[in-house]
Amino acid sequence: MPELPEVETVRRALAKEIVGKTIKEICIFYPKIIEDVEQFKQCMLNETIHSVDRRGKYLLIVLKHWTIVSHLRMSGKYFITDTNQVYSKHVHVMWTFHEGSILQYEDVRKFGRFIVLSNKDVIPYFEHKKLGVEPYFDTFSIERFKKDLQKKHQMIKVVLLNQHVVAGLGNIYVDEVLYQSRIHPMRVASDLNESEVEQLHYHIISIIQAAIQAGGTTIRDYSSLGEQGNYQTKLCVYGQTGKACLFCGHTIEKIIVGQRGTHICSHCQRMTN
DNA sequence: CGTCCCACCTGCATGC
DNA sequence: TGCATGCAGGTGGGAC
Repeated sequence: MPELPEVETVRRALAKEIVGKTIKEICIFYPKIIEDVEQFKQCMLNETIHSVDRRGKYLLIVLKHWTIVSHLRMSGKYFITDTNQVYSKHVHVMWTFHEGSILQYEDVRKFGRFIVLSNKDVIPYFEHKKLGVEPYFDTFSIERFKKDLQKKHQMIKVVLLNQHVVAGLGNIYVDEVLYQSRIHPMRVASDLNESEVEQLHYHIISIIQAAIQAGGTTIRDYSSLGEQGNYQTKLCVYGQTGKACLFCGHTIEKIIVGQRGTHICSHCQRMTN
């Protein structure tokens, strides 16, 4: 699933379902995805969900004293059910609330992770990770972005996938942003000119915003909590290999950049001018 | 610090 | 059908 728009969509749905509820029981079927299983159980039992927040692609389930950091990685999903029947054979964690409903965490590939932090350690945790700013107008400064990119002698796609400069972009939205900005993913970040950086900045903010409004992108997917997104119908380049470029009609190609499948129009996105 | 490569897992599409 | 291969919306670690 999850880049920022999908995680944000899950966050909103999860918040509606679980905020104010109190945890009665926790069943863990696959402990490896949890950093400290004992602490995870103890800190949640009989505690009330205060809020569900998000930082980049991380979900934050906030209790009175503790925060559960949940990263969905490639295939993590949440479901709400009204019985304690497991939703699928890939459900690894299940929470029962005193109020009745059940929260289930499913993760086919088992890449997702849970970490418990005391509330005061949440901000330092992300600082230590060097997690970049949220890609919103009021948090993502163009001046700062220009300075950060000048320091990066890496391919721009690699810089945007790495969460240090700006948080939340993944393979889909990076391809979409670079395409709309007419920038080749293998261009070196520090070589981009001022107007190219401005294009990038604008498209990062607007594509992320549009995708959140659409409820995220749903590909090869069942409906995870909150995830009936329809941004997949708005994708212009990701997954469009062999189709015509919307701008010039040239065929969309798939290449490898930084070990990731990458979709481009090689006519609109040039390495050289 | 940047760049590769690999690891973590399972399921699905493709090709023989 | 069976089997091998490659691919998938992510991150973190080790080696050079």
